[in-house]
Amino acid sequence: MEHETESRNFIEQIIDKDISEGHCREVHTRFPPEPNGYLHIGHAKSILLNYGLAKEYGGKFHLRFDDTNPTKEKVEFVDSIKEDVKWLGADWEERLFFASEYFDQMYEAAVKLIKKGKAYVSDLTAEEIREYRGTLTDPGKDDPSAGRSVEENLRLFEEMKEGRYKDGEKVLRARIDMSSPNINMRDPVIYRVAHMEHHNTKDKWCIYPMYDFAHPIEDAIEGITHSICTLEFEDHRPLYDWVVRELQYEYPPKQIEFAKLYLTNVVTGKRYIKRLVEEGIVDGWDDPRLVSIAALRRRGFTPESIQRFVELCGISKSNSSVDYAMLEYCIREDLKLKRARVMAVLDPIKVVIDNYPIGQTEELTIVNNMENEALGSHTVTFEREIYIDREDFMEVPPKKYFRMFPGNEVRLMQAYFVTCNSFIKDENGKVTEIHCTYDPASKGGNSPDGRKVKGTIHWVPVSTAKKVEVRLYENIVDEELGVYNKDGSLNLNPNSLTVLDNCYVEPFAADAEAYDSFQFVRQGYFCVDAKDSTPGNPVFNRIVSLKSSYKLPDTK
RNA sequence: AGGGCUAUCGCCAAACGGUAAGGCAACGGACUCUGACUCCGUCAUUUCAAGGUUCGAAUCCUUGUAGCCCUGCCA
Repeated sequence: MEHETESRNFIEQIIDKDISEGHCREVHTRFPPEPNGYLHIGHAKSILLNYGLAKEYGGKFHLRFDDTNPTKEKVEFVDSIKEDVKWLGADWEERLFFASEYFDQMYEAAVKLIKKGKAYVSDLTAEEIREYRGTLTDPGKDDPSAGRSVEENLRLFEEMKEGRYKDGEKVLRARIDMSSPNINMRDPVIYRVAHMEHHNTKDKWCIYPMYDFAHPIEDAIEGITHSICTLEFEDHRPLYDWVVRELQYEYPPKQIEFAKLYLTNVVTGKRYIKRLVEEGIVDGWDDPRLVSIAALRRRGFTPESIQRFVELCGISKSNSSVDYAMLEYCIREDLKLKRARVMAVLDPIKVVIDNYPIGQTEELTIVNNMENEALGSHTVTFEREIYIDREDFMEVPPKKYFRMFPGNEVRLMQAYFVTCNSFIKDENGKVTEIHCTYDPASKGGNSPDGRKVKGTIHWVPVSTAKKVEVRLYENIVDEELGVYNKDGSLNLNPNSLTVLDNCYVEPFAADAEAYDSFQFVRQGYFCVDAKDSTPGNPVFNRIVSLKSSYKLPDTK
């Protein structure tokens, strides 16, 4: 498992420096989701980065729900987030926190700022605050309430807390600099009134702290040393530092920003996924066409494959979009030696083995994974009639086609050598049946005379193969067909799901145990849809494209 | 336009003044009981551009250019 990456990413370099210069003694990190949606592959990067850093430096990793805005949060999401973080392998042990547990301390912190003259209660409406804030190019104007005395501010803030004001009637603002070129520093609102039940603190509070004020406090309380977040918070860092400084924490946490993970051709972004789910475009947060953690899990991705993916993507500050092929590579790589592989036929043609006695059957031993015999074997019944894939037969083979065609001998995987003698076509010219003879001496897939065949193909017995539905998923969005246009209108790729309903797999694949794992079918990987599959009616999801690299020669 | 950030192969990404790592993808070829896997080979005389400093620059300096983020009582 060693990777020859000796270089350290920029965050590790910052931490190394902090340690060597004595700015911190230990390294503690956190993953701070707001419980307002499901986690997706982008969050996995943050989770694994934070967890990995804590582990690497012998510190602690915290899972903290940033639940400072009751209008958007639901318990449903805290449960799913916990499940996903745990599944990814980031163990917070007993360190599960909620920002709402610190509301008392945040309130005291706000009082402290007021006493220092660094915060004041404002009477301005939201619109007025916006007007007073100025624009990107013009400085803001002082809030008319800015001149209030400490005593008055203290009284007003307490009244806010007591519920004497309606939502939006008053806010607490930090007194910083209304003419700062950084808009976040123009006396940001740090507490607002919201008469609403909080999922955790119920109706104890009717005022709630804003992110910019709450987050540094949460970090400081928990002893987080490095507060890692995404690039869009860079402009907030001066405010983060201001809060930490004004509150005089002994060991101030430090914010470090890194670039989010984007994948090519998929919808990331909670907002969009949320909309797809709400509008019923997909069948839930775990719809396999999405890249939510739940969807990836349902498709059969392993935690290891995602860990590896995140590791391969690297950490930097430049916005980038990782090729989806990299994710596919990681799951192929991880499962290659880990899972049983089964035979499947997606588009069947019946093959009759003329010299195999009618009524005879035999049990053939099939090795589950020929690259890893430790995975054992199973048996499949061999009989006179089998199915092979339409793609594995050609009436007139082009050059270098090694699979079945009239007169050619091929191997039925782990079974027998067969030679095609003839075939039957229907009135449309479609091949409906192929006739072969088999070589009884080649049982198991090798001929005692050392004869070689170039092609090896999948097969399933007609009488015992399980019929399955195979769903071919495409990512729900692609380059030309963005799900949502700039104006917000919907533009869905209608072909994002193709159902193949006449597919067969060997009976082994229908065992419940096998369903939990990936099936390596032909050149692609399949896995069952753990949600929809029921015994007897299994559903397979394709997770990567079939890599059928045989191409017809150019006819020039 | 004011501020912040970023620009290195089709896609990620190292390199921290000493002469452009690695991975994915792609393309050759070998091997093969899955046209998979594996294996071997090819793939940036050049780092957004133009100048400058240096024996030496992706790295330092100038001046441009492009992209992303910021005007929520969201996080």
